Amino acid sequence: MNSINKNSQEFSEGVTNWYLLNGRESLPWRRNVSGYKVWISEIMLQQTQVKTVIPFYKKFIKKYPNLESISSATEDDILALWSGLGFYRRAKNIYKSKEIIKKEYKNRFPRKFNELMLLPGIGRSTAGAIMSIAYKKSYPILDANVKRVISRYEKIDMSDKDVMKKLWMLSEFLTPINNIFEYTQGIMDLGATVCISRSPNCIQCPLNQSCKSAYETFDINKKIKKEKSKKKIYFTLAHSKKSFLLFKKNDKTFWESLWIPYDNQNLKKSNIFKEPYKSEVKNLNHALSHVDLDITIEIFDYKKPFKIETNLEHQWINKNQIDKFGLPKPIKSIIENYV
DNA sequence: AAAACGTGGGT
DNA sequence: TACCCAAGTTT
Repeated sequence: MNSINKNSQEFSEGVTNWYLLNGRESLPWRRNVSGYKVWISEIMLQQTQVKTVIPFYKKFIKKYPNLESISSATEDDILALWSGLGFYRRAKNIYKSKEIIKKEYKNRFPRKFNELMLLPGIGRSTAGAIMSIAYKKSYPILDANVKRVISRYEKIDMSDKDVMKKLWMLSEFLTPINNIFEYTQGIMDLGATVCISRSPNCIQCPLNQSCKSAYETFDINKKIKKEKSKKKIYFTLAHSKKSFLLFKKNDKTFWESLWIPYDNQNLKKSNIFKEPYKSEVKNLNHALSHVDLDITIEIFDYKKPFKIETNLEHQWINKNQIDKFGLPKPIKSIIENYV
């Protein structure tokens, strides 16, 4: 049994002072901070690396710099800006949340932790980040960076059943009352640049005197992972010189509410397509988090759009309007060859 | 409460 | 190449 370091003050001051000298001040969401902008950035950053998020965040904020500007956006508008970022439920939750904020908070972004927690897509860590970064209130967070830093600092057994509970208690204990803005950003920056996953740079770490794992080497976590399932999908992409025929995906398995080509998955004979004047077939693999997709896509060229007999939601989308729609990455990549 | 949910960075 | 894993939340 190892005892917890006595003072959390040494920890938080170490983090805060380090941040003042080494913090990543240039990150786009650290300029002109607002509750709204911290919210958008925190949602984008869930399970997604900073480097990946930056261009998406900039594009998003350029179009929707504040709550007022996003208040009349449709779900499709928001999904379009999310296209290629992944975990699309996050975009759908942003849509739902801003509708709630409009109706229940007179379109003023919530300032209270409990109010934030009620919004879809905001859990304890994201609510804590908004409270501490946007409003400078002392709330703990527990993202991947904080987990790594504090679990090493106190040498927590990560295979323990209720690590999460332990880690939250520890994060709460270590989170200071003062300088909460600097501390919260600092501990994330420290985790992202010094206390990194593979080979931490302990020599540069402000906590290397009291850290219980200082100068240790870390094995990669070998988790028992179950076999990833494979799935074959067959698409038919119809297009004319000026437009693509796309369908709105309706099932929850993946890419819900995004626009995709006609799904021929069961190889059902459909007679909704006329004979194209030209066609080709492409094949590609695409890995999702839980399924490996084997995609076969037939591409039908037509002289002009034609009427489709189906109940499925669909649209002939003008090629110069394609960026107004949310498309999954591999579909977007294919389509770009025919624009 | 384990599994679902996307995509790309880094080794 | 293959594999881990990333500013997590929801069901």
